[in-house]
Amino acid sequence: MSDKEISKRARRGSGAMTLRDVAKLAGVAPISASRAINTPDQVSPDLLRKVQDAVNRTGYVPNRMAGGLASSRSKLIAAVVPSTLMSVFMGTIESLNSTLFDGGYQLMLGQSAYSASREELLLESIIGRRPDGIFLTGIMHSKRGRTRLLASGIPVVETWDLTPTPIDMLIGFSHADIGREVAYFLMNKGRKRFAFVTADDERAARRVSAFKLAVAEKGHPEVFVVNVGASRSLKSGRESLLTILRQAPQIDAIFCSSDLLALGVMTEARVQGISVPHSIAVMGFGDIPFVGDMVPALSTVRINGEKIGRLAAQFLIDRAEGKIVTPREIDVGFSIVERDSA
Amino acid sequence: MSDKEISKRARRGSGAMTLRDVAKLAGVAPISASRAINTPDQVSPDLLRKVQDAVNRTGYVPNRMAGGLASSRSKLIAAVVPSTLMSVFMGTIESLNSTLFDGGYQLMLGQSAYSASREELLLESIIGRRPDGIFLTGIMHSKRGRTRLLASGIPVVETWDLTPTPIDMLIGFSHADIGREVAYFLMNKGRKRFAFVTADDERAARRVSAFKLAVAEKGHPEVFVVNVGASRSLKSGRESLLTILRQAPQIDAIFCSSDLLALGVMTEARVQGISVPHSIAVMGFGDIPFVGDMVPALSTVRINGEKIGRLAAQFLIDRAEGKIVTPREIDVGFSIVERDSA
DNA sequence: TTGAAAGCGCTAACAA
DNA sequence: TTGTTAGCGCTTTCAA
Repeated sequence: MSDKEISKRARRGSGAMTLRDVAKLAGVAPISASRAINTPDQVSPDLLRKVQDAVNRTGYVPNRMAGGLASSRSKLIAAVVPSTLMSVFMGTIESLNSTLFDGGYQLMLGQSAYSASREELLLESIIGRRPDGIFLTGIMHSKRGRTRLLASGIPVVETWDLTPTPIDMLIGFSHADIGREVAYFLMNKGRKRFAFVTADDERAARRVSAFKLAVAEKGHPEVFVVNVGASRSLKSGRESLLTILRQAPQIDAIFCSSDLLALGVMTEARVQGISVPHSIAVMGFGDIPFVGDMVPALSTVRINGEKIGRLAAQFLIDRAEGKIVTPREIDVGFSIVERDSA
Repeated sequence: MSDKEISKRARRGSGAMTLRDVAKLAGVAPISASRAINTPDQVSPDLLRKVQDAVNRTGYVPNRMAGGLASSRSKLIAAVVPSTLMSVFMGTIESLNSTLFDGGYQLMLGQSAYSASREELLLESIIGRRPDGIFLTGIMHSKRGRTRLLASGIPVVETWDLTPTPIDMLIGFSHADIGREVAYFLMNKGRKRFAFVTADDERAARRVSAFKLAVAEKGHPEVFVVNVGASRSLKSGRESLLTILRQAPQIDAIFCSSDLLALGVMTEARVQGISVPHSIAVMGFGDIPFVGDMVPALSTVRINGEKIGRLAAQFLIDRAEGKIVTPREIDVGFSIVERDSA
């Protein structure tokens, strides 16, 4: 052991290679090694070679915590989803993560659907990491949450919805428009007596309201609403159809708040010998990958979730790099996918 | 502006509140504020109150990058999944994330399924964050990858599989056992002519091998294998049944490498007027939440993915806290769920 | 129980 | 183009 080492007090760190080690080995200053690694076209070929050499020989991997601390740029983006089990959002997370990764960013994932108290903690733990951006599934409604996010100064993008008062950036679509357009779509097919099967979900509730309104405006009977609570399962869809048959047997079209519920309705219809779409038309929401290949193929509402993820990543990266993002609000719209079930 | 501020050079930092600000406001030393926040039972009630007060008044959120750098403990766990779209794994990620969060850890999520070159980069970017642990979906087969992980010294847990040579910790089950047991199960039902519909997947391939072997040992005809490549869609399942009917019409049982493929097979069977399970028995793999409520209800292999996630989180946390983890390998097994389709 | 000093490993700012 | 210096915001170590 050299006396330089001995004269120092015991090292605290993790024992991993540091930039200093690399620099020493290359015979250059640490900052030069840093530049060779991070901005290679700002150094001479000679220096670059020496440093690359030292990196290869040591297996050095830069410590991004230290880099982030020094530069105030963490290269981390946080995303909040209600739950990773809700597959509608996973296409968005997939493209978000993928776009971020190509831009040199990493994704931290938080789940909010457990409880309001945990959402509060989640936000705190996210802000504590000083991410360069925050992706939110949905709109942040809680006043405290909005205040905290605003106070943190971290760029935020809210998604999967529209609001006149976004915290910062916004990429979504109008749930009210969907409710209305689906109502028109079904009424144009000659349907007159409607049911709506919905999970407890604030965005779905807005689709319901607009759907009811459009139906009422045309003078049709009131929409029969079945609320399945928190359960978004296929089974709830099956049970809902039974409820409908029992309490409102004259229904001729059912709009569901998710594809899975719609699949449940169709499954039970088959069991009960009810023809879809002849006797009852069924519409889903989400267009999860396989519903178009079922029999009958499910008619549904498609959201371009992949696009939401990609655009959100781009927004966040641009902001992190100090660019001015414009526009700051994008309506990605939706499309009604007409297949066999309606 | 006070002259204290003027005398300093321009601040570099992010401008957010720091521990120093809080300490100054509370009239204590920074380290005391730190202790009040992190280990409140090591300080006097008086100090605690003063600091809590200052925190509330400033909205201070500790900077975990700085904390992590100083303590060499990031409180970050990285997880690698092939893709967030593969819903079998999402239950595991859900419970992993949830357990980690309750332990004060955060999850970074990386997707590996894009390309080998990206997997290399992914690993590098993960190690650069100095996570306290790494969760891997599957076994790390690449020699380079294993070496890097080992060299990093970061605790690793490999999952969803077994291997005699894990990098570190291991939580999984035997794919060969599944192939064999499902073969026995179907043969016990009197089935004799088998097909296997499989996606390109190294773990599925091991189920196929064991399945073939068990069938051959009983003297039944060779298993007819349909490989659908990278496509795990329901549609591929439908096409596979058509292939089977064309090329091996005498088949009376089909084991699929995923529930979605099995659903496709069942869908096409219905279209073709083939009775399941009477003419053909169908088995899936994964037991994704809704397949038990379809008609016919899908018989399948269930993996307790939630348990894998929970145990993995516990392993990783224990190791991060310096505890000795024992055992370091867990076989969570599997169960054959007998429903209507087989 | 509290505090002073010294870093963790890196980069911004400035200088040569 | 390269280097020196001084932190980033926190925690460890050591001392009172």
